[in-house]
Amino acid sequence: MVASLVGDPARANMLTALMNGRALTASELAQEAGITPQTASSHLSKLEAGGLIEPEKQGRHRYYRLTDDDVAGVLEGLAGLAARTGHMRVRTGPKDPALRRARICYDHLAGDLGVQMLDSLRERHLVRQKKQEIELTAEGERFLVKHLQISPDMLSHPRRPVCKACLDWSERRHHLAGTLGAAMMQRFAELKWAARDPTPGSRIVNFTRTGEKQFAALFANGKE
Amino acid sequence: MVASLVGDPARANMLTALMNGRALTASELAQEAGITPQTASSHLSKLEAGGLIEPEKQGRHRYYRLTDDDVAGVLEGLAGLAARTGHMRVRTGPKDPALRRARICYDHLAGDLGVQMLDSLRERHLVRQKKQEIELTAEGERFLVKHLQISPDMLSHPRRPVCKACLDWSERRHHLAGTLGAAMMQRFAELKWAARDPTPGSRIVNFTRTGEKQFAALFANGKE
DNA sequence: TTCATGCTTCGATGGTAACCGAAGCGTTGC
DNA sequence: GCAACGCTTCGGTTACCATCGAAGCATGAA
Repeated sequence: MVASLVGDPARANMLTALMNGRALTASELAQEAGITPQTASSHLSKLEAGGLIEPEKQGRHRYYRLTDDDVAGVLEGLAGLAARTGHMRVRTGPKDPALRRARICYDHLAGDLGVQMLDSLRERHLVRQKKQEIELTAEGERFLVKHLQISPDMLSHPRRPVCKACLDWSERRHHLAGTLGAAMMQRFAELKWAARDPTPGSRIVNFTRTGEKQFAALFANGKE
Repeated sequence: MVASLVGDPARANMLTALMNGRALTASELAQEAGITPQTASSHLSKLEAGGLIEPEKQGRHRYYRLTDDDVAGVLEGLAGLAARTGHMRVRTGPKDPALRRARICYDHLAGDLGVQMLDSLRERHLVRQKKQEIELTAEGERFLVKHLQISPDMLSHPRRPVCKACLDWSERRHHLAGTLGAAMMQRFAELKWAARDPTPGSRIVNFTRTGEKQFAALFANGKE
C-alpha cells in the first residue's frame, strides 16, 4: 500500500526533500531524514518498489527523484490534509534553504523574501490587508509606478483579483499573490534582479547580488 | 501524519468502504475491515482525530462518514498511485457500478464518463496534454463557447490552473480537473444533463436519459 | 427495574518493521 | 596494484502498535 510508504516519518522526510523536483543522492536523503545510510537504503528500495521514486545511476552515486507529477500531486494533497488538522509534522515546509528563501508559487514570489515583501508593503501602508483581502492604497500605486514602473491599469483582470494573500508553505504566513504579485515577480525578472532556477522542474528563484540589495532596499523591514 | 493513518490495512479498508459517500456504523466498518469492534473503535478514533472522518450519533449507533470531498480526493489519488504499480489492494476501485460510471471528484466529473470526456477532447485536439499539463487550444475555446456557453474569461483563477489532469480511481487514467473541469460539471447540472445523487454525502452523479445522449454526442469517442 | 445492544476503555500479548553495526560489493582515483 | 568512497546486504535488537478478551458505559426496549 502506497500510504504506508508515505506514513513512515523517515520516508516522509525524504519525499519532502524531493518535492522541489530535483534529484538527490542516497546519502543526502539519509541526512535529510536523520538516519544512517544503511537504513536509508532500505527505505529507498521500498519507495522505488512502490513506484514513488526513480533511481538514476551516475558513477558511484545513485540519484533519486519523484517518479512524476502525479506523485508530487498526491503528496501535496496529503500535506494539505495534514495542515488542516494542525497536526503538522515537526519538520514543516521545505528544508532546502534556497527553496525556503525564494521560490515560485504559481506565478508569484513565495518563501522568506515573499513574506518579507508583503510585510514591508503592509507596514508602510502601501497596501491594506484584512484576512485574505488585500487592497492597494493610493500611496501604494504611486510607489509601484515610481520604483517598478508598474501602472495600475496593467493589473486589472476580469476574474482575478489584483491583490490576494496566499499562505506560505514554509513560513506559514502570507505572501502577495494576484495580478500584482505576478506582475512584480515578472518585473524582478526583467530587471535581472532574480531568475527561476534553470534546473528543469525546480521552483527555486535565484536572486543576483545586486538584485538582492535592490530588493532589500526597496522592501526594508522595520523589524530588521 | 495523515498518510500513516491511511497506511494501516484495516483503516484503509474502512475508508474504502466509506468512499461511496454514505455513512456506516462502527460495527459495519468493523465487519468491512474484518476486525473486532474494540479494535475498530480504536481505529475510528484515530481517523477522527486525524480529521479524515466525522461521526454522527444516532440512537445507540454511531455513523461515520468521510469529512469532505478533499479527503475523498486524496484517497482517490493514493488509490491511483497504488493502481499504477500493480500492487492493488484486493478490493479494487469502487464496487458500486453507478459510482464507477460517473461521480464527483472534488468538484469535477470522474469515472468512466469523465475519462471518456477527456479522451474525446484530446483526440479532437480541443486540448493538448503532456503528462499532467493540459492546455486549451483555440479550437477548444471555440468549442466551449459554442456548445456549452463557457467563455475562457470565466475560468482564470489566481490559485488554480484552468486545466489539470487528475488520475481516476476506477479507470486508472486521467480525467479533467481544474477550473474548466469544475465549470463543465456545473454546466451539465444547469443543463439538467446530470445531477449529484440526492443521498446526503453521496458522490454519485446521475445522468438523465437525454443528458446522457447529449453528452455522448458531444464527447463522442472514435474508438467506440 | 432489568436486560439487550452498540460502542468504548483497559490491560496484556504478539508480530512487524525501523534501526544500527559490521561486512560485502562496485566504482573512482592515485 | 591499493585505498577511499558510496551504497547495499545481513543479523540482531528494540520499540511501537494492531489485536483481542474482559469489563465499563451509555442507549433503548420490555
